[in-house]
Amino acid sequence: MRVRGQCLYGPRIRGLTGADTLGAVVKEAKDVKEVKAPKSEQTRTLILETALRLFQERGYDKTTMRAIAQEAGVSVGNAYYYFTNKEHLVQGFYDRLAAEHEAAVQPVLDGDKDLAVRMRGVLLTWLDVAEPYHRFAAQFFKNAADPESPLSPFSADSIAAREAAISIHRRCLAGSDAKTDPELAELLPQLMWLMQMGLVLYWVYDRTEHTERSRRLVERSAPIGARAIALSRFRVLRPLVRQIHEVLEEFLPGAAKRRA
Amino acid sequence: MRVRGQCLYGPRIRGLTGADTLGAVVKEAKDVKEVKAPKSEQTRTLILETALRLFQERGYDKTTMRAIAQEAGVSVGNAYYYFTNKEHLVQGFYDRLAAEHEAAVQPVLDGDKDLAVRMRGVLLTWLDVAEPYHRFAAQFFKNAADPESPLSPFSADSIAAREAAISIHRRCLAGSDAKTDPELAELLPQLMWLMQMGLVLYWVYDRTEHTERSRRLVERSAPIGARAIALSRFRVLRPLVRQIHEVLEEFLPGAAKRRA
DNA sequence: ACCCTCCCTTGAACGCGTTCAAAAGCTGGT
DNA sequence: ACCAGCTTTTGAACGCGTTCAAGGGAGGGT
Repeated sequence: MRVRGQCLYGPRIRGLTGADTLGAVVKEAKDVKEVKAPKSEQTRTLILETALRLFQERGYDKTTMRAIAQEAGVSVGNAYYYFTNKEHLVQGFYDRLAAEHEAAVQPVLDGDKDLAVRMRGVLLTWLDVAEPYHRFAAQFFKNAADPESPLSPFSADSIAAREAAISIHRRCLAGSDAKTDPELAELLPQLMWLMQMGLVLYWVYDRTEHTERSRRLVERSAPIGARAIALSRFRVLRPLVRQIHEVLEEFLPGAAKRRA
Repeated sequence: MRVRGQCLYGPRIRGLTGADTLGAVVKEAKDVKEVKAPKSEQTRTLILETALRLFQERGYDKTTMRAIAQEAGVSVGNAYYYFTNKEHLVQGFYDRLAAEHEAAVQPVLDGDKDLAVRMRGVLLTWLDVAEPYHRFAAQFFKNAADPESPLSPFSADSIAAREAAISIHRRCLAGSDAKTDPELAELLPQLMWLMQMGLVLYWVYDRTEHTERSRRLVERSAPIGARAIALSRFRVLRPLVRQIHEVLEEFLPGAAKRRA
């Protein structure tokens, strides 16, 4: 029985992280003249870049490991030396997408203070950034949904990535003129992230040109989300909101935070 | 390029539905002495039952098409004559699970009139019914999440099954003593179904013994859902609720209903 | 020179889902 | 009996993701 998802980069992968660790042992003789790109790292990057390019060109399913290897000028076995499986190659895409969104969303976070406008901007920006990858993402989605996969947004391996995504929503909320209960400062960004996950779900199913339908969903649902957040301060809703808070803290892994 | 999911049972399959259609043409000579099981239907059933048994015994991934064929005493090609692919075999499991839930949930719908108790009962009953298939379902989940798959709960092929599931929630709500806005009679069961989909999502990720954690989630979230429904009549929430209603009608396929 | 030891690379081979041309039954008509 | 036209059945073959025993190759110690 094989245990998957324990280590993101698999047991064979050495890469930069491993090199740092081993550095102390070997540092005396080697690597003194600051070598920028060790051979193995070059190969690794070459394979990854080739894979992502082919994924985008042909889609995930139609890109075979043999094609990636051939296009990169290496053997199939070599690709498997650096990446435990085909899914693993997608981690690079994840990171890239997250970074692009982080950068592209900055104007929105620096802009209008109306919460509905900000939420709409954050989500539309994500749709813009993700658009070129839509075909690929839709084909890949089933793998990400696999509970066994470390690429699932709910997996333990994804906690860091999820935290980064949630922090965008936290800034979206904090920079708005909406008055919210401080008790909910942690809960609301999580709910906004769940809303984004719902959008992603809708998006991968979206077959319309330019993913117009997903954009319309954002236009319609962002004001709703903003209004719901505004209402969360109301007295009558307090017990409900508090219960939701408790449940999320209990059942969303990694959501619980120590209070200072 | 192949078009998947257009016809649930694939182009080759004849089965009972096809027999009905062709019945008028051939009825004069054949089938007069009410033949219960035509040969092909026997083979089809044999393959299906064998497959479901093996799925439950070994899990979805570990059950190969070759094993199914061998165990059923037919060739691989024959299995593919009746079922377009491995996923297709799972449709039988879907129907079975839905039927079992429908039956098992009846006492709950006839019982207590408190909405929280009823919602809790409906969801816990589903967990009970689904429990034996948990391992299999978790392995299969990634396929069901594939937007291309006709087995996705959001696919056009699943509209009938989804309507059946929603109707359980409709009866759950209607039989309760909760007072609700008649305008929301259609919306709320859909939201309750979405809540159930959320539970299923949590459940397939649930690794605890006896799926205890999912049960606890039901215990905690059923009262929240019931309370949210009770609050939906409040004046302040009216615009929010109405917006949610509109969005769901627009974006949930098949949800729109003609008003008489 | 030589070997030893890692890191890296190879490509044949395995088991899988799936396809398809061909064979084998069956049935009504002659 | 035999044929014609189907439905049903077969199993070899294909392409895929993945594995693994085997083979470089670069550097340090002798």
